[in-house]
Amino acid sequence: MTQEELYPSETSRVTAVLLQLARIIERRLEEGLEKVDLSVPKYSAIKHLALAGEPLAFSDLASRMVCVRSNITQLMGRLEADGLVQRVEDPKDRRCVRAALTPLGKERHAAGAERVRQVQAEMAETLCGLDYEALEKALAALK
Amino acid sequence: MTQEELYPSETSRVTAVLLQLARIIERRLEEGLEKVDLSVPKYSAIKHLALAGEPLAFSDLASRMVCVRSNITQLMGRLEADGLVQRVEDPKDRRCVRAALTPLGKERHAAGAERVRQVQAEMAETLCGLDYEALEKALAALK
DNA sequence: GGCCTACTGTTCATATATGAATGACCCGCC
DNA sequence: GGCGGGTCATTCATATATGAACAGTAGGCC
Repeated sequence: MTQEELYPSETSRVTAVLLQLARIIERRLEEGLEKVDLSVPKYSAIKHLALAGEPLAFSDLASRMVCVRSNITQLMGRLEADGLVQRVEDPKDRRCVRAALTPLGKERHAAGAERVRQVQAEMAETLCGLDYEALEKALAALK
Repeated sequence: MTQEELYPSETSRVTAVLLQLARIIERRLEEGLEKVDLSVPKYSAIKHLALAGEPLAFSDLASRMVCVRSNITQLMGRLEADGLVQRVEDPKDRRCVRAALTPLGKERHAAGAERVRQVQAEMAETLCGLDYEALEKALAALK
């Protein structure tokens, strides 16, 4: 998405505000994670691996991250280059490649999680002014 | 950004809902514009050109689209290949390249604008349930 | 046992985004 | 009149995303 105001229409300035708000939140998260040398996609991947507590098949990871498999192939290449993740063969299914967190990967995940917490804490005061129920209702209606 | 739930923290489920909401809105817009062979960035660019009513320097367009100049160089290449935009030299400043809408580009912009209107109309009922003032306040606070 | 279908990860082409480096150019100041 | 600093678009490397095409493998069914 582009970052500017796309929709000047009277009835849907809400749309514009929502998009801008999301963009700013993403930016904050990016900035926070940048401090521990993580991008949002990288953090997301190692977060899923940490939560799962075991190596995950790329396909599985793609489902959890709601993206396409070829995306994971690339991302894993970068994470492996960073030393955060290691490819592991699956003896039971030789089509499968699993992603395993390295010790460094686990550390980095913890560091990233801490940063995310900080960013959220910084925004909490502002965002708690919003009507969570209404937002969730809108989300459900559009989904 | 990745598409899944990144932030399970209690206090900031709001964050997650906002990001998901924005993602869905973006998706709707993409789908609408796809029907007239436009992506969101392409539509954004020709929208700015149409609004300006005159050819714009790439640098100017980059400012308006809140992105980097090299991005515009690429985007303009694609838009030129689509026949929607034409590069125009600026006799007064020979560093400058201006982007001019072709007649096809103007048509396409109108078609895209109509699609955006439709998408917004479809979402209007749902989104009008949100507190616009509160959202804007939050936006201002975070910006 | 062999076939067909379905699934795996990879590769490729493409679109979008950033930022650094480059060469061309403008302008104010001396 | 030229020089230096700032601005212009482009190019390159990189990161992220998609989807089509591919080869290898699993597994059910005859």
